[in-house]
Amino acid sequence: MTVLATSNKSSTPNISNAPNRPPASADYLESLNDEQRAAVEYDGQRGPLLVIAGAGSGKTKTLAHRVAHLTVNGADPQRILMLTFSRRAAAEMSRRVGLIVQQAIGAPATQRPLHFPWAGTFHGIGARLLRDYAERIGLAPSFTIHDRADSEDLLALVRHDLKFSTTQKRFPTKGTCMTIYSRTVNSEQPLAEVLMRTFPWCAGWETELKQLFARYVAAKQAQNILDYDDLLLYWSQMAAEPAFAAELGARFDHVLVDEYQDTNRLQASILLALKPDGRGLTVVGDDAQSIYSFRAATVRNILDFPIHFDPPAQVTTLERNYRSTRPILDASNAVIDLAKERFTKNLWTDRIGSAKPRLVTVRDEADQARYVADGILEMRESGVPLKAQAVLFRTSSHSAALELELIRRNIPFVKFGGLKFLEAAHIKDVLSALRWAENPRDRLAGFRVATLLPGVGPVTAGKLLDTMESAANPVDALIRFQMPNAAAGDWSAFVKHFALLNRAEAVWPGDVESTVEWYESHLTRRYDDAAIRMGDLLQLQRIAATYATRERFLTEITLDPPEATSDKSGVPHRDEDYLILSTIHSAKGQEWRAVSLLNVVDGCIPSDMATGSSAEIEEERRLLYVAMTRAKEQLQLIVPQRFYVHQQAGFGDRHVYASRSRFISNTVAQFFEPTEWPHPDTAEATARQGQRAGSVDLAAKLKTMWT
DNA sequence: CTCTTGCGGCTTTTT
DNA sequence: GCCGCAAGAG
Repeated sequence: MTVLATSNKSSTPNISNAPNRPPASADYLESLNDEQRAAVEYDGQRGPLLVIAGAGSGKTKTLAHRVAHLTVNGADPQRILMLTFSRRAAAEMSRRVGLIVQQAIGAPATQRPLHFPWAGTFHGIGARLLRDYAERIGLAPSFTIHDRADSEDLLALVRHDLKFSTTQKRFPTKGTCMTIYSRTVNSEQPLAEVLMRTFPWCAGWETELKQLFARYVAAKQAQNILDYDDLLLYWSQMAAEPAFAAELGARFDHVLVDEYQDTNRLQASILLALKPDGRGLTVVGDDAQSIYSFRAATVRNILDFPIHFDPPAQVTTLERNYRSTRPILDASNAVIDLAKERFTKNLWTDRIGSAKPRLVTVRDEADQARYVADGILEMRESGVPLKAQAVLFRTSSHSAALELELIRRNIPFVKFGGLKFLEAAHIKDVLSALRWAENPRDRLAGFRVATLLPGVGPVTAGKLLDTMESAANPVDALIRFQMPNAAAGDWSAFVKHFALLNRAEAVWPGDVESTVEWYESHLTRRYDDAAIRMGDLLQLQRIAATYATRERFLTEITLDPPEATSDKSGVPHRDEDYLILSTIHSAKGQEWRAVSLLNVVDGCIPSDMATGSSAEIEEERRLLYVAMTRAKEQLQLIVPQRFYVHQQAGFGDRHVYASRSRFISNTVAQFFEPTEWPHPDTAEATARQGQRAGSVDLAAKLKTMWT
């Protein structure tokens, strides 16, 4: 491996006392193994680099060291683009790079840490670039960003205008339409193909959908709105324009992408447009952990990456796992071994450990909750803090019973994934008011705010928005608008507030405070639980205070909504100890000493929503693999024998008898310690056993009725 | 026109 | 067990 000279453009390093070449003893590289070191030191000018990094193989460490290494060798942090999956991952990466660089150059810990301004998600970086270039690509720089729910609502309006909402045969719902639209954009495939492959039951609506999407795009443009997909789409289109391609590409000397297995075609196009020959491009990922195909991610991106370039990308594989004990890794490998198609080899570790992971059978979800809560407390007694423990599940609602149990026992927890803070109606109301002030052409925001006022319904709101749309100055038009008398009082209060939000120099975060103040009377009028909701609004104010401007706040909050919810108990203080509950998707990239996985039964993993195609089932298998490989020391999979389902096709709510997930075959089960809870020899359990035997008898008896 | 009440339909994962 | 939409009253 050659020791490289990095950026040939060698702009001035941004760190005050960075040397121009590596320090004589590159101590900071010594903690790396050979493969990691090869990845860190690879000379990006020779061509692109692909790092296949198995779970727990030090992927983040390697990436961070690579960035640090580039920096120490003179690369300018302002010219390094780091694309990670979530903003949280980006922050973690920056933090670690800073530490490594500091160590490498022997800077005092007091020195201000390095800042990498271009670290973030594809969507977040896209939003920033588009704002920069807005005027040159025909966008107003004050564009607002719609989240998924907003996009669906706008699509529904368009759908209604086109009278598709009242067709004879049922037209796909707004959610389905949005999903189809999004997949078409993100997969860069023609609509017909997407329909045929993924939504065959909607194939008959192709013409109407085309019409719908055309109108949707026009509506977004008229209202100065971008949706999530636009952030990538506009970026990609801009980068494909010869006039911009060179300029954009030259803006960054190095482009590094984490979790590459979860990117889609559109994102791959962006990378290719930025770095057509792949020089300076590094992507890291693990095909065995690809779990976002519902967002049009394709594992082909990572598999075909090398051959996109000439010469092909350098491939380095990290197979040594530093996270989990041997028995946990063996069980995880056994699960992924049964996958249809695989490209990475099995991970290995020398972290010995004697305890096999447990496969725990419990009666039902209530027992599952009790069992898990017991175990968590026991674990804490033995010195494992709550924060080092996590409970994972496939679907957000799977943790409901456990949450109740935790509250009952006063065990603090924070939940990741599932319902978002931002989806609550009162939060959306306040945000809409702010967003409307930011972008008065945003009809959706305006509609929401206007109909909030008593006496203003859809018709009046529509008239107001029409008037504003045709006016040269929409804000003036709003102020002059004649409301029906019934709404006059509330309207003039709002107009006063709206004028305040639109005064020349914005007051931030004062604008949120005054908006909440304005909103308060509506809150108490509309909701019985206004006090609780007010708490959320105060929380929103605290979040808002951490952003410099209204525009930054609105952008960031839609692109990176606060993901943790702990609504019932209030957000635990940061230093407090609390348990982590998380969907498997949100657990990506994290690790804990002890992990419990709930509902390891067919119908949950794999989810019965995802048993249509073998590709879907394979993804569910990888999901289980991702969940299991989060554990460092202790892992248990819980199998309730009975669980509650909500509204399964036609039958209403009911209990069903579940069977162990199909991914835990008998062969795989041998890697686990089978456990029963409650333990069969306790008196209580005996009683329960008796009950269960009774039901089995009855079933047998019923069967004999027909023989 | 707006507000209220009742029914029907639906629910994975997330930027 | 809940949310969004449709129809009827004020």
